[in-house]
Amino acid sequence: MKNKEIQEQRMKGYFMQATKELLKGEGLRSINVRSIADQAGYSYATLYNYFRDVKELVFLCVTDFQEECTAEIMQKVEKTPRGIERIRAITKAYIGYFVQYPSVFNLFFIEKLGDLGQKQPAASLIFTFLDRLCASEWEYCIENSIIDENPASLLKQELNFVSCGMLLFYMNRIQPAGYIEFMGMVDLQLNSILARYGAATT
Amino acid sequence: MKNKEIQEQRMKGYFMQATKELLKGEGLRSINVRSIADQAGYSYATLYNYFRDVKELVFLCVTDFQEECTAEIMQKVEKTPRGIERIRAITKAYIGYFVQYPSVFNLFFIEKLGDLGQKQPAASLIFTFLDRLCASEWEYCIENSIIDENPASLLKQELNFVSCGMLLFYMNRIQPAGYIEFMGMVDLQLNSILARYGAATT
DNA sequence: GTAATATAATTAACATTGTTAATTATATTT
DNA sequence: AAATATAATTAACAATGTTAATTATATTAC
Repeated sequence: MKNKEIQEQRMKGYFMQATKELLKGEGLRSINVRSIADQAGYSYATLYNYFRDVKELVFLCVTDFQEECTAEIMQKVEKTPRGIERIRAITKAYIGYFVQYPSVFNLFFIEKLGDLGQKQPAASLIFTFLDRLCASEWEYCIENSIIDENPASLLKQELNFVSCGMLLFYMNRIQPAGYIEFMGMVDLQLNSILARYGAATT
Repeated sequence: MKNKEIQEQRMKGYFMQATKELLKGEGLRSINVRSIADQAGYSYATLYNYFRDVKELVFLCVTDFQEECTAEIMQKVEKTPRGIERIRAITKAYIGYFVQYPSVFNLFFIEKLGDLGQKQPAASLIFTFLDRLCASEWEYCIENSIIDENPASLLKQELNFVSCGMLLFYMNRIQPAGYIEFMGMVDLQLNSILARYGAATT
């Protein structure tokens, strides 16, 4: 009975595709069980044959978006010199991705994941995302004695928190007001945090 | 016609009191127009005679909570030596307040304020809250040449973002898992950020 | 190949919440 | 005390998530 599984995966894929399209297009507030089903070309009740509820469906998109985001970032920074400077570039691109797709930011960081859910995997996937993006660069830095392991792990966290904090204020509170100011502030913060380990201050 | 105004304020007060009680008790997800009205001892439709919608009501609680939070923090840090060390203590107490009242955190940082709202005042009230809490201490530091004005303003922002980022992960993603670990991490981060300006590393 | 049965998909229905309209109760004014 | 204005309540509607009942489709047995 392999067919059944294939078909089930296909159906799930249709709904997930629809959800992702809506998220990136109309945004998170356009998402509801009827609009997703519409987009997928099915009735809203059909969705419940494949997902426990709408939250499960939406959170299955997280890994998809992470892959897409990873690809976009890696392609963007491939020419940046390795080490601290590339960490800076990755972090900036990471922030840039979420600015580009605000509803992905909401999905990752704001939306409560299932209150009764065994969704810890998703949580930790999100928490460690930036770390994973930068992992090989941190290794590189430690191997080349650019930074010690101990301050590095603090710094990792700090970048994670600062990035997320800046995004939160910008997205949710429109603070600072415009994109240019925001990215300027991002530069200042990243420079200030990474400067003492020798990132160029472009 | 002063009476009318007094009565109107009183009615608003009842609904706000009810909202705050629910928020601090059952949490933000127990809040809806019917439960608020119940708690206030009125019908749900009465609410609309005093507030445009439920969002307006909820966001009027922001300033109330800020006052309460300010009082709690100031009382807590009054014995801490002035300067960087007190900034650290204030920031830690600020974080502590939100851990104590998660739904106030949600209200301040997560909840979308009126999408069509002229609610910028509320947004900037939130954005600048930590700055205002620390304002006199930053002044003290600058006057006593503990830190220059320029790095100080970067550091202010950084504290704001890091605090908010840590809270976001802890509240929304339960990361790190427990209160003890979380507060330990808070200490590490604050120390690392403030250390170079002479905060004691308790 | 067709009848019986299992599976999937759809429509109907219900619950919750925010909001507005219609109605009733209360207060104010003449 | 009657007429009117104001405030409060109930009724009603719309949007959304979810489940139950029904219909359509596919699979299997003969």
